[in-house]
Amino acid sequence: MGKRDDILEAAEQLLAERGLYGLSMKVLAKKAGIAAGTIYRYFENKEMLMVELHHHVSAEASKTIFLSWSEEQTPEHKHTLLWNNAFNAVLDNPQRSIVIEMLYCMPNINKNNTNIFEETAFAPLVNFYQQGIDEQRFHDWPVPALMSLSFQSAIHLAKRVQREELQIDEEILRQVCLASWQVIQKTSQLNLTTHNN
Amino acid sequence: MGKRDDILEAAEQLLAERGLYGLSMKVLAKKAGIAAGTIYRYFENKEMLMVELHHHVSAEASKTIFLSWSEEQTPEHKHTLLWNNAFNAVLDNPQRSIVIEMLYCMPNINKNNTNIFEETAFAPLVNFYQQGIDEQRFHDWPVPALMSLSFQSAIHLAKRVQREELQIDEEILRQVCLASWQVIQKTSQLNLTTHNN
DNA sequence: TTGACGATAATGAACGTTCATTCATTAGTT
DNA sequence: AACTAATGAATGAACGTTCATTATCGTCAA
Repeated sequence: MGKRDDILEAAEQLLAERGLYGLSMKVLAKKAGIAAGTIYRYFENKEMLMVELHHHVSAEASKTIFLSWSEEQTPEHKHTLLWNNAFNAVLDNPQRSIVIEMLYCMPNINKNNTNIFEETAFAPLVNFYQQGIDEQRFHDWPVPALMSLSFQSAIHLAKRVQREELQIDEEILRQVCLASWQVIQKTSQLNLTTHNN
Repeated sequence: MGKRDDILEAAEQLLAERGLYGLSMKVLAKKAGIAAGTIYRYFENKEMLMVELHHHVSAEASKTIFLSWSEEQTPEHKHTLLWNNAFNAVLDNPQRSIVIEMLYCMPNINKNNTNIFEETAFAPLVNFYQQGIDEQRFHDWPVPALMSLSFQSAIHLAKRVQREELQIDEEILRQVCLASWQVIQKTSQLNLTTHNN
């Protein structure tokens, strides 16, 4: 039961461990505990396997990031939840974040309607920022600009922590998260008015 | 003259356009305008070609990021320069940033002394942040934490702009850059002291 | 200026391997 | 017995790499 998922999980592991060149259908079959031909009962070909793996890991990542998400919470609480969930998602499942990065780098995978899938999987995230803009709590910037300063700092920092095996104190993590929250606030004490150089 | 560079440039283009699977030695040779065997006069094998391409693009990226860099400037001016240089580097040469991302995803390439190369190529960047910490201008956080909020916001935002073909107003860009500067200042008006949830 | 010659650079057909994919056959289930 | 699922050897294409051959270059004697 769930042989399709076995294949996807084996593919995820192989990609993370050995990279794109390490993922051959024969090795994948062995890792999944099946014969090579069986893969083709569940996936049209290797390319479709990759596309569906992309959907799979995106959906899983989305689940993790929105863990304990509730629309009833304050915006700051939501931000802290998203930030910490994202940070922990990378550290708790480094292989997943590596694979997402890999698939993101494949031109043939990210064609056409693929980004549409990602957009819907992470729609609440974009909504969260858009709502803050609409309610004039966040700076009136494009959503990606806000995200690059807040949400993405969690992702990037976690990847660095994971890659370089450096440790970060819980208290500092709290401060970074808080700073990434305050920096997008319109009412923060930051002075962003024009000034001469 | 400069056949080695021709090969590296062709490899960079092919990787950006067709991804890892699109880079075969025969296609690469054709793109570089030489015969397949000739590649092996300049590179031991495909893997070494990738490693040396990684060094090449890292060095080029480093040059771009430190364009007009001067130790005599104020810290804020340095930050603005780095931030804008990084932002423009991605937009001016999107294929390079894509290839860097790709090579970053290859387990066999990022082995052993490869990161050491990257570390030295971008040492002034780390120094800049370390200096700010030492002089108590920046928060006393690990350098990657500071970078994730400031320098990396430029990289990430530029990639989003490039990928999704969205446009960002010059003035907003200035504001994001400034915000990413102020958020790492110890003396910013952000309140990062502990508070109850 | 010419031409001959050794040395270096470049070539691309050929090689062995590995790859994704197929399908006749077998195993399992209803 | 009828049907579905799984197998893995077989297949041809594509891959990285090699190397005998050819082209190019620099030098120097005639």
